[in-house]
Amino acid sequence: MPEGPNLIMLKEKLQPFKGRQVTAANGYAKNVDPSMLNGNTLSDIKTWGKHLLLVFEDFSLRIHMGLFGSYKINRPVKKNAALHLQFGDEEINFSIVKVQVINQPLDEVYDWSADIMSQKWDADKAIQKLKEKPGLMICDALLDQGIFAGSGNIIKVESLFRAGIHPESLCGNIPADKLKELSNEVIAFSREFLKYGKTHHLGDRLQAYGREECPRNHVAFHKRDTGKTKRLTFYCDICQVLYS
DNA sequence: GTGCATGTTACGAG
DNA sequence: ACTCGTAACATGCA
Repeated sequence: MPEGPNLIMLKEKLQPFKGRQVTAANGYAKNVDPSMLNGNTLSDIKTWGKHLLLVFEDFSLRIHMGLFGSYKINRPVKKNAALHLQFGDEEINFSIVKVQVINQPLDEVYDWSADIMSQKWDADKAIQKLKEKPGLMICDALLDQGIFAGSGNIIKVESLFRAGIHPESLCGNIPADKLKELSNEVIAFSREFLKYGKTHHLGDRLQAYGREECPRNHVAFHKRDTGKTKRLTFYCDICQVLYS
């Protein structure tokens, strides 16, 4: 369930739990003793990229869903959850997630301006980071959570297609205005992802990811693992310019 | 039943 | 020390 927009959806679904007290907690997750949560009030819910942040008075919990992670709200789980949180008569269950306790103020831990879903997103800073890594392939940069926190493989594929940039282009060789265009597409598509994802119509909006042919010229998409990250990339080598 | 996936990290080998 | 390949993760889906 993993890209930035999915985390915003999750945050919205968890709003009813805000201000409520944990009445029971358990789970097999490492790095946390769930019993420490007992009696604590969930004061806020934040996200940074793909991190879900449950804020309690004296600490926060970072929850990362990874690729296989899932959650259930007030619905039965098949097996013991990695983290089960009971709030009176309501409950949240997370499966296959990584949990970490954060004892510092979140503002000291997170640079909100790197989060593509944040109001504080700063495109110029991201572009500066790209320029500082001239040898990095842009397909890898779009998965780098330090640069585009919250971007995943779908956002990568779609924003590269929309900006007309070949995934194996090197950051240092892409013109500044194309980098700006790419950054704009990342943000625009992420908003679209959020809007249509809520109603399960994201698939209708995908122009490249999972498609067989380019919607512009009907040539078959290339479909290969690219970059150091070796993640599946759909691209059209007519529409998408290689800056190598 | 099989295979694949919106992610990340840990580990061993070289 | 660094970088690469691989596995792993108590899932969900087509």
